[in-house]
This record gives sequence, C-alpha cells and structure tokens, in this order.
Amino acid sequence: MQSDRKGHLFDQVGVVGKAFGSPRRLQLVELLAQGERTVESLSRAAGMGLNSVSAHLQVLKLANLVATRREGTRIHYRLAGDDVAQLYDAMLTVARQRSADVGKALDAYLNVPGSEEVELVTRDELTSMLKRDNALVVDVRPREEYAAGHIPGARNVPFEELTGAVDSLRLTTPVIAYCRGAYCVMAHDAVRLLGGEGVIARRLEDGMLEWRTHGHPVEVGA
Amino acid sequence: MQSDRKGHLFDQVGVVGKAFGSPRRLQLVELLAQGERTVESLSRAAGMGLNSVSAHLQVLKLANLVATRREGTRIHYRLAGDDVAQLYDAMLTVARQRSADVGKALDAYLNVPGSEEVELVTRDELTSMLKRDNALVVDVRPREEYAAGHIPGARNVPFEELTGAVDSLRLTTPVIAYCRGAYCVMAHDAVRLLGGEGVIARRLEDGMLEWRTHGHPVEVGA
DNA sequence: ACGTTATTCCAAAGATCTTTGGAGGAACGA
DNA sequence: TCGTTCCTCCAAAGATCTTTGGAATAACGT
Repeated sequence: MQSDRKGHLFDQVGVVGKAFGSPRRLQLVELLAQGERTVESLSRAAGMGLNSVSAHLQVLKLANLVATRREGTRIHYRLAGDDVAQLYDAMLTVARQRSADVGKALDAYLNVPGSEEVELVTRDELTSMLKRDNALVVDVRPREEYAAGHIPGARNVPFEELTGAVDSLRLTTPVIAYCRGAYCVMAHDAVRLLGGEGVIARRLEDGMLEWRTHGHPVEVGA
Repeated sequence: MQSDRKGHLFDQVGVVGKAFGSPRRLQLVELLAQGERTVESLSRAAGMGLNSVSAHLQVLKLANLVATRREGTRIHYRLAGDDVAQLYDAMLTVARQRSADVGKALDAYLNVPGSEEVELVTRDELTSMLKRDNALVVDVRPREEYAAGHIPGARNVPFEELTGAVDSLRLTTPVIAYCRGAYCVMAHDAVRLLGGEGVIARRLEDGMLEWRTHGHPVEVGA
C-alpha cells in the first residue's frame, strides 16, 4: 500500500528529526559543529555522563548524522557533512524566530545591562579585510576547538587567557573576535572586555558554525 | 551560571527539534506545507485519531511552528511561516542524503520497475515556459490542497480523475505534472500514466513544497 | 599475555511521549 | 435556549527514551 510505504518514509525521516529532538543531543551537535571530538572530550565539555554521551552518539550515528574515525583507543566523532551543520543552523534560526522564549533568553543572556551593542563585522567584510591583511582576527574558543578548525590566519586566545593578552592585542587594531556561533557568548564578552581596556574591538556576525555553513574557508591545526 | 542559561537555550531549541522528531507530526507538517487544513481534515488525510492529531498540533503550536485561524466552529491550522517549511525541506534533504534507507525506500517507492526515468523540468525552466504560455501545468493533488495554494495558471486534475481527463490533456502538450513535494508519488504516476496513453508529459522537479520554499509565486483559491 | 585506557553494549529504573476515551468549551442554527 | 459540530482538555494505559552502573570489547604498551 501507498500509506504503508509512506509511513515507512516518515519513520526514516523521523529518525533524523528525533536525533535533533533532544536538548542533550543538540548540545553535542553544537560541539561537533566546531570540529572533531572524542567521546570523553564531549562528555567533559557537555558535562554529561560518558555512557550517556555514548548512547546519544549512537542515536546520531544511526541517523547517519555523525561519522567516526578511530585513533588508537580513542574514537573521534564529527558531523557527517556540511548539510548536517546547515540543518542545525536552520533549526537555531527557526527556534530563534519562532520562539519568543529563545529570543528573550538569548537577548537576556547576551546583552549584559549597561553595555551598548557593538557593530558587527559581516562575513564578507571580514573576507575582504583578510585579503588586505587589515585586521587581527581572534578566536576566543578553547584550544581544542580552535585546532579542529578556525578562520584562516586567526589567532587563538581562549577567553580565560584574554586578560593576560590584552597588551599584545593593543598593538594591532582593529581586533575582530569570534567564537562558536550565534549562541556563543564568549565573543560578546571578549569585545566588551577589550573595549573596557581601550582596545578597539568588534565582533564577527554569528560565529564559526555559520562561517563554515556559509562556505567560507577553514584552516585546521594548532 | 552560563551552563544553566545555555542549558535553557538548548531546551528551547529542543522544543523545535522535538516537534520535528515524530513521524506522525512530520506527516502533519507535510500536509500543512501544502496549505491550511482543519483538524478534522488532517485527521482524515493522515489516517490518525482526532484527539491524537489535536495533541500533536498542540505540540507544534507550543513550538510556534503552526498558527491557527478560527472559522465558525472549525479551526484552520497552517505553518507559521516559510522558514518552517524550509526547515522541513532541509530535514528531508538531509534524511535523503544521509540515510541510505530513506534513499532506498524512496527509490523503491518511486521507480516502479519497467519505467524509465523521465526528464525533469526545473523550476526555472517552468517559470520561463509559463511566461511564454508554453505549457499546460497539471496539479494532481486533491482539490483541497490545490485550493490552498498552487502554481499560477495550473489546472487541477486530482490523480484519481486523471484517466478520465486524458483526452482533454492530449490537445495541449507538453503537460507538466507536479504534486506535493519530492516525496509525493502522484506526479510520478501521473507522468507514467499519461505516457502510456501517448501524451507527452514531464514532471516538475520536486513539487509544491519546494516551489514555495524557493520563493516562486503561489496562487490561492479554487 | 597482561594490564590499561577508551568506548560500546546491556539491562533495569525512572522519566517522558503517545494514544485513547470521555468530559468540557466555543460557535452556530433553529 | 437547545442540540449539533468541531475542537481542546484531562487522565490513564501503553509505548518509548534516557540515564546509570556494570560487563564486554578493542587497541595499545610492556
């Protein structure tokens, strides 16, 4: 019957939907969107039990949303393709547009009272700035995520180390900061911190996830 | 704490993900992607209980993915925006690319043995054909879905009535058939049926869903 | 071979989701 | 106002998902 086959199709598509339907798994996808990670590393970063992470990864794997690579006793997970990151991106966009809660939560989270909104640097602007070698791009994510993939030429200054690096950044302005994605607060905080120190700093629109899903070049390695 | 707020964000996004995570709800979204529908109509079309449909619609509503309009005692549901249809579209695409099962199920479903694949008409091709008034576009969906939105100038011939209409289609060729979307088999069957009757017929790539999400014009009404 | 490390598999308890039947509410026409 | 239609709300049973701890597996170094 048609309805049978159709039902089966929806079941299959539902596997993909279901994979995105758990907050925990979304958190894992967000991390994986930054680059490869081992199970243990995901467990630490997401603050969830190892067995639990493994189970969630199996769900993602069953939906073919992630791929694995073995290296010794470790297994590295990564998103299975750009289309997966794009789907995640699309879901964030819809959630943000459709849900007042997400929007409000995000605004409350990002707009610390008393700080005026900084003007963003668009991806295209940054691309042409990079061509003219006309900006210092700072990646404020942890070393691990930077190593997994970053904007070509970007310097990695994890947010925790930013205070100590202020003076070295003072020389080359403007500083363009970025982190994971639209939902990552570290770049906001970084721009605020640098501004407070008198360093001219701006923020890249969104972050690494969107940089990647919009097809811009990515450099890998420490 | 950052992790608390972040967790809350993922919870909110998870509501959207979860809404897409059930095969039944995906089926409802597919129907709604065609246009407005009442609860009872959805129940009939999807072959699921009324209470169940209502419950699923509440889940979609909670995620702000659907909007409602009251008309007398009836309540009409529709997708809350194009971005929702686009997200559904993106999910189908990923499912198709990532899951061999979906691909295989789809192929087995669409490619009836012994029928060669017909050449598709792209959306852009059709657009210019329409400008030159150079094709008869046939919408093979049920009257209800046609009325909710169709390609401007298309003639509605529900698939069940196609056999009786063959002769009236024979005069104006080529015939371009379409139905709901990439997963809708009626357009495939229609082209096959017409071909068997000696009528030159081609199929529009994908269907109404993708026509809409790619920003092409839509005409409403019977 | 053996112990170690990283991960998956398994099973059970707990949490959450889905379906169903029946009651309740809102609009309509007589 | 009453009965009808269409839908939502509620509650309980059944199904499915998630987490957890412990056992099994796979690769590695000694």
